[in-house]
Amino acid sequence: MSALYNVACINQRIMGKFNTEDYIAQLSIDCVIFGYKNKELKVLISKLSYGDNLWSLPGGYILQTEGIDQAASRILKERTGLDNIYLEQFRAFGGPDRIIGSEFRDLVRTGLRNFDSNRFDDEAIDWITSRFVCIGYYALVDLNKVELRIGEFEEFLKWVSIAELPNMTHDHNKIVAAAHKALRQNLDEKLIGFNLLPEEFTMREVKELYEAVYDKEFPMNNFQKKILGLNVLERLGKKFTGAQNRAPYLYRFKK
Amino acid sequence: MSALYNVACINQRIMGKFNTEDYIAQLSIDCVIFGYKNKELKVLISKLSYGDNLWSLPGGYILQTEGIDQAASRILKERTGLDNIYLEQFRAFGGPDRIIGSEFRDLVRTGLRNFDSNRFDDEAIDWITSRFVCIGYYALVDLNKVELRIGEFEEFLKWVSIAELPNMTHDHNKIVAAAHKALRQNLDEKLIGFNLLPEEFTMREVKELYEAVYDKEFPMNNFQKKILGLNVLERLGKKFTGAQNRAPYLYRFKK
DNA sequence: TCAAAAGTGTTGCTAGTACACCCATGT
DNA sequence: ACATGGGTGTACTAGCAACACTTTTGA
Repeated sequence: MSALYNVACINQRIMGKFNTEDYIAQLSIDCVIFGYKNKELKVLISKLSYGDNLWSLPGGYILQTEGIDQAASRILKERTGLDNIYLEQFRAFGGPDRIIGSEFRDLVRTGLRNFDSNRFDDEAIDWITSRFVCIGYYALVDLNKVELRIGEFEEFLKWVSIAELPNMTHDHNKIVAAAHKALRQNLDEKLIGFNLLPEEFTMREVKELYEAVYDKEFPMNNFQKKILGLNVLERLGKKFTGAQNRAPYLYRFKK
Repeated sequence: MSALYNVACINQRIMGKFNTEDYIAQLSIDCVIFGYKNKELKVLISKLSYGDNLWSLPGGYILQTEGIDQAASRILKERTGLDNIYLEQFRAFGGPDRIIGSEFRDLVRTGLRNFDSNRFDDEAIDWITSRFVCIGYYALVDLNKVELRIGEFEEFLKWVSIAELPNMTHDHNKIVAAAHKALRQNLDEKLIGFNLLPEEFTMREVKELYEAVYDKEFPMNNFQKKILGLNVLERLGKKFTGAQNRAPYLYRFKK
């Protein structure tokens, strides 16, 4: 791992001034934002500007004046423009692998100073390079409704299939894996999957969503019986696609 | 809530010096330590020295040099003397209700200075009275093996039935409720219940443990079939108690 | 011999799976 | 009419709950 790795990963979080008057130090929030498209479960990741192959989860810090759930909502709104996103805390990460050794920290300091010596005064550098614990949240969004907003130090944001994630900074790959596990555990029980779909959808689309999440096939007939048995969907009209087969029903999640 | 409430709650955490060189600021760990005795699920809580009716969960801070799981283990060992305790992180708590208002904080400051002006210099007071996020862990222990060790500012530690918990400082009652919920979700799936029992036990004891956790009765015959079907217990000898009935088998958890 | 409780066996229900079949749609 | 996939119904199976029964123990 090169020094640049951490420099860029940390820069990405810069939204304003770093100081402990405004934000809690050494504690961050990382968001695993799930979307669904083309029969694939996708995660929103950000390409960082400083380095060829630097990827990271969207994240941020906690204001002294806000709760942690509130902070996660704010961070999500900043990136996606969406309010009222389905959001769940799943775990805090603070393993010893997150503690940066002193030699390595010096490398990062140097990197930051070289990058922008005006912006990064000693105080900011101390703040940024300290050891961080992060609280992981996962979010479920209708990918079509999202209007991505790039952070100051991001080159772009990108939806990537969960099967094709690049190596990410720090332990972010582990965080995604934990989020995916939590999603699998909750999808059935809490009926949250519909947050990933548009307002109206066919039963086949629900099935394919489940198959994407669990990476496993479900027989259509039994799946339909199971979902309808939950009694949470209302049937709307039919969806005529022009295909030479029976038109499937459209459904909507009961509120 | 009186000012004393927070003063005492915070004092309880004092183990050494407070400073950000040694510990992460504004982040604590609270432990819900479960035990089982007399057919009741119990939680270890501490009676604080400064006030008539002040109760709190055992907790502590995170050293800069240790991971959070490691910190939780250390805190547990400090209180119970036990290594290798079954331990699981279940949630972080950082709601806006944990943010202390400035007027109230002044009351706490005054309380701390009056209590021990030598120990609590301005820096320590700032550190202590800042807003805290806490990470909740629950632990399962064999209550008979625990050797309780009182912290500096605790009057005593006490095992209390989960049904008879007193009002505790901050949101500690909520934290216990969340831990209890997590325990219920994991007890069956992860087969962790045996951590609450001694080495050898009868099937009836396992059943009564489950009944205590779920606050619900289980028929003995079906329960026995279910547990034996898991194939995780080995049958030892019989337990002769002198009662005029058939002697039950003793079991041990397979390792 | 009897009461108390341990342990086992049997039956019936329910939820999930596999399979088969009919229905609508556009060419 | 027919190919294509949507939708529904039926039989089978495994897991769970309710009930009945036998066994062991010490008075």
